[in-house]
Amino acid sequence: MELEKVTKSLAGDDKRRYDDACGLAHALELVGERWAMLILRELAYGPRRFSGLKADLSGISANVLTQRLAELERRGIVRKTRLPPPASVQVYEATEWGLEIEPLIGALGKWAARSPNHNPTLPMSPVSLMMSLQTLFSPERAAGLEARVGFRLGESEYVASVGRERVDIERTDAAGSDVIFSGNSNDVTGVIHGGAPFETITVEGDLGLAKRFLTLFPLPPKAG
Amino acid sequence: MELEKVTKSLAGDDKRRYDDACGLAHALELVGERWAMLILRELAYGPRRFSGLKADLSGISANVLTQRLAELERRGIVRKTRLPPPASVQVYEATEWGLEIEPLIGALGKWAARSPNHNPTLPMSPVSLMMSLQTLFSPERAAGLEARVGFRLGESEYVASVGRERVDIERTDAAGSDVIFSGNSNDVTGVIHGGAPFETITVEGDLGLAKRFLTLFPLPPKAG
DNA sequence: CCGTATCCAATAAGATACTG
DNA sequence: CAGTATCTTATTGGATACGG
Repeated sequence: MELEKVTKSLAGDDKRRYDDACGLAHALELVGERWAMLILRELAYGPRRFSGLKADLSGISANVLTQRLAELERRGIVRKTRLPPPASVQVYEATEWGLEIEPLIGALGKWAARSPNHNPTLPMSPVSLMMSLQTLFSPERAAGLEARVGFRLGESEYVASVGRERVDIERTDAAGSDVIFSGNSNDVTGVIHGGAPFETITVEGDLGLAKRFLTLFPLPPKAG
Repeated sequence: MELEKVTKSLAGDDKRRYDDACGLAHALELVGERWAMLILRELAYGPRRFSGLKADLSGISANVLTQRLAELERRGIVRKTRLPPPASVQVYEATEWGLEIEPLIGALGKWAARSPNHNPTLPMSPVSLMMSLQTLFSPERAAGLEARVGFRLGESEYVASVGRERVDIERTDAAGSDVIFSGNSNDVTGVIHGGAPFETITVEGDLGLAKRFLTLFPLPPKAG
């Protein structure tokens, strides 16, 4: 049984292979399985705990998450580490190489947002929202603006630093930002991308900046 | 039975969905199935026939190819058309929107080529080879060079135009290029990326240029 | 909290043969 | 050439229950 399982797992890696030297084919062997890229997305801004991943990947089951993390680790894309004391909890983080796929993931998301079938009203994880700020950012619309915009999304806090040509995201205390959006990530997404009124969430600080901020992330034009 | 099939196909689209507004999740619903991105890769430089796709996607079976093409068509990524007379054969081509995923596909391939497990000795389709020229191109190494390099790879011919900052690929008659590489795509790949000697294929034209050309596509450094 | 172990159902993929 | 039709296999994913 032990042996059989090993054989099966090897088969899983071998038989389902694309026999193709093309880098893309290899990419799909590395991160092409269901959930794999979404897990990597969740690791974009730093290490995450198992339960956090499970919570933000709506619909994944524990065993699938375990399996994907193990595969990604075996392939050198994810690393299992322990946070320094006093936290000392076990976390997963992307390796340096693994981190390099994040811009591509973001670009894929931007591409797909042009689909006529894209439904932006579905739930959105905090990381998805932060990533959307980076991929949809319009430098032209932000001309001359520099600001720190904070987010309190459930357990996690982020700061988006708007600069001349890009937005940098840090997972860190939002206090001290020029303006802070607070609420669950779905509601905040509604305000940022869906045009929902501020009253649906909490907005503290420079409200003028908040209003301007919302204009910086135009949705790409629909295809077709 | 008819009805059952419809129900099943809807289930395939619905149940396997990621419930996630994130663009990436939608991208994976659009092109995340096995073979889908590889099919799009094959459409990068123009329309292709069913049999050509099947031949270059080593290992795909006819029914899977049929199904993928139908899905991609339904999603607005691929279009089924007929070549103008006198050819008048039926072909598949990427839509304008579908074409925009090509650079992302190329970047994914380049990322994956850094994997310690990447095996560059496997077979490589003509399109893969052409795409690798674009993704691995080093503008620094090509400083001052402008040239047209032709390829005759089995049935298909391509011309790579090396410019200041990029390589453009066209699927067109190779005649008139400054140098022409001919052979099956695996052998030519061996020469271009594997350091195999010219004798394994046919090289006609400016041999000095051919030698220089080989230096323009450094493999990215391995991760880990 | 962080998983592992087991089981079941759905389905996708592959092989093969066949048709307009 | 361009696919369908059919059948078999095995992988995947999801649910549940359990252990450190």
